[in-house]
Amino acid sequence: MVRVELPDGAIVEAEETESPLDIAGRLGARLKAAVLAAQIDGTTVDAVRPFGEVVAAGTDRPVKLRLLTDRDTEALGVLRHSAAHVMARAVMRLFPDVQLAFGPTTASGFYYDFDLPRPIREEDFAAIEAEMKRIVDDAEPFERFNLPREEALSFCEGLKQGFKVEHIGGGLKEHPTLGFYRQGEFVDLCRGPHIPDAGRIKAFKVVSVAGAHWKGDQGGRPLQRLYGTAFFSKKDLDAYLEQIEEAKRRDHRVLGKRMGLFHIDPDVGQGLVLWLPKGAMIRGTLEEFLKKELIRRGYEPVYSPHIAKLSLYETSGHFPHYRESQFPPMGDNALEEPVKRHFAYLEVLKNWYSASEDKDGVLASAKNYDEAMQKDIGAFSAEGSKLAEKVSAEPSFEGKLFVLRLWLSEQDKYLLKPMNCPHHAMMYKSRPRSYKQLPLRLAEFGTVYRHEQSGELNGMLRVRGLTQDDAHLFCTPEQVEQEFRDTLELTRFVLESVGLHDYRVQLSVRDPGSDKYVGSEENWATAEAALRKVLTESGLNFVTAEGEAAFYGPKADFMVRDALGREWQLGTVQLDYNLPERFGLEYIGADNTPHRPVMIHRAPFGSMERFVGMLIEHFAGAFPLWLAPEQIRVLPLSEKTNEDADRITAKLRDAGFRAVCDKQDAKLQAKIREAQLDLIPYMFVVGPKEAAAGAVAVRDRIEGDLGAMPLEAAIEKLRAEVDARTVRQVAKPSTVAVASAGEANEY
RNA sequence: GCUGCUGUAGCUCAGUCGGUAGAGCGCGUCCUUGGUAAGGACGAGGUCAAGGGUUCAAGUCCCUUCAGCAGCUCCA
Repeated sequence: MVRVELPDGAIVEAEETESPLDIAGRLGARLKAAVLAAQIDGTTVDAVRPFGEVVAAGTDRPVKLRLLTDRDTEALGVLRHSAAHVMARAVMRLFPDVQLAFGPTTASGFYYDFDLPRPIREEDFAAIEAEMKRIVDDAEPFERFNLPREEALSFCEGLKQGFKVEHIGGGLKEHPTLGFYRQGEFVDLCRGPHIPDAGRIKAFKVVSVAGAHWKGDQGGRPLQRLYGTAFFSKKDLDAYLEQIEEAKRRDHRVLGKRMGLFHIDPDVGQGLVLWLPKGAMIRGTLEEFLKKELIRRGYEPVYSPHIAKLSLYETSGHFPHYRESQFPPMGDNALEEPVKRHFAYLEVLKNWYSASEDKDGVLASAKNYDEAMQKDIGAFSAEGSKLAEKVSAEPSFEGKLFVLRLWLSEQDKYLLKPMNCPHHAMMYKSRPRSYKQLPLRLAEFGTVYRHEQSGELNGMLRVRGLTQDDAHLFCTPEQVEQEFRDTLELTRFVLESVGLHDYRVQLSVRDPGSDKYVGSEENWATAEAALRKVLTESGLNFVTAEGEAAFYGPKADFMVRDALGREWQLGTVQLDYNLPERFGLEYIGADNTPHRPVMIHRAPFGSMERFVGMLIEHFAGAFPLWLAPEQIRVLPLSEKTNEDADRITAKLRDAGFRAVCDKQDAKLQAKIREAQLDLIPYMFVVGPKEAAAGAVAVRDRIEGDLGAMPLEAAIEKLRAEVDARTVRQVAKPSTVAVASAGEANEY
């Protein structure tokens, strides 16, 4: 007997052989039909799993039971995982020689990785879905059984499922017994849980196919990953598909092109953004806004060049560490190779000469050496022949070495800057610093270049030249807490100013077991405590991620949710104990001895490219007045009022507005339609009546015709809206985001 | 970078079996001079991503390159 406590507190008794589904049956036939899975003491299990298999023998306290139906998001994950099995079964029926890899659930559905001889194409989806429908209609149950590992191994070998065999021997080698699920002819190694039978899947769809690798390893066997999704109802599925359509309509690449915001041209380079006038206006407005705010908060704007000597980034550690994702250094001279070789050889000769008794013999060798060098360096290029001549002209080894060393020292290589911090560190270092001058806050919209893998590039969201709204705060360890607090406050202010209110913070701290971190134990402890304290005090929603800290310090990332419910990682605040060390930064403390400052990197927008890209999608292109590249379109009723409209446009520009006069030969309706489609916040119609009265007929993009008002009144109205940075409307998606599923089922 | 898919006018797309390139929107000119989401007529616009191959003949079939998309892997 097992005692089972229901959510309402009632206790019922069940046999060990009975299952949650049996309990549901006792409570009512409708409930039984609705049950998809169960939770016993918080663990999600098959609804048909007997209590005896789940509850430890001899348990006499009542176990808590929740019956999961389509009202519980946990059940959605179970449903989807079962749908993944159904899809795999369908694929195995349709394609011979399918090898199954993993088939877990994801936030919005599921996938299954297959190894099969021919590629699955989108044209195949209909057939796969039809086969899935047959399986669902048959409504066969999912039956669980366990096998001891040896039997499980031979069982999978019998099924010719090599990946499963490998997985049992690898990732699951600690498991003494292994779970399987059978559904008709289909059997899969799986820990479950599953829904009672396939008939419970009311809505599903094969979504896309893509490449993947066994165990996510680039070198691993290539697989085909078939994505699908499943929902409790057709309605939920349709809502989900509609949301995907909405996201497509909002795609910043589409809107950016249509609205003339930016352009990326293969002749310029992949991932290099051309900011067209309208996009540049949005970015410029944001930059101006932020810069003003920064100055108010004691930051000092600086500028630094786009390139610097390679050695700067060798000092900072960026070049050696991220070499693969940087543009190659400039000024690579192929002559360097032979010069270095000869330099090393000459040093040997020199040492030999000074140590040797037979000085003449060494000198004889040196003669041969000159010949060899002429062949090697002299014949290399015009530059090489000049250099070789100079080297030959030097009689002593010291002299030759000097000439080569001088040449080598002149071979400066330069790198497009991958980070702004080394430049700012050098600014810090440009003069002695006292604790009295700290914190020093250097701010720059600094463009950095990173050679991201071609497959990663994505419109403005992932680019190869990006402009960080960067700043570096150099402060004493005691000041870290206050600086972090101020930075949080600033980031908050900035996000709220563009109408982003839904965000959370991820605090990334050390993995206490790892030794990959730089900086003293004490510094880390203080820093993490300070960050956590400030975050707690701030009342912000934050989670701590252990082991996610950078090797040089803890960080706090801002995760922002947009109008479609998608989460974006934007701003970041990072503490750094490493760079001050590497650059030997110091300040003189009150005790008149040198100390090492702490550096804080922070970027509330992240990068201008990514931030503006996100904003385009968030607003669906309909920017609030203060950000709109074109704020007002002045519409003369006919050519007769063109001049009046011009005058009004000029006045609006004088008043600081971005206004354009539409003098096309078209009817008012057509001009209005065009302005509406261009998402212009306000239209000022100027006809003979308005011209005579010094007025404009204001049309609001959102509200429509507001009637005529004196130009001054209209200006005041709009100015108030700009000054308050009012966000009047965030284009809402037509549907609400559908709940995401729970944990992934990995096998 | 890897796997798969795609590339036709400024944009969105059609183009059958390999046989001289099409539409809508946009653009230009003219007519029209208008009151809150499309007035009309005419016209210009193409090395079918680039290069190579097969063929009497290639937008169409094959190969290579480039670019884009989706996913994987990466992200200071």
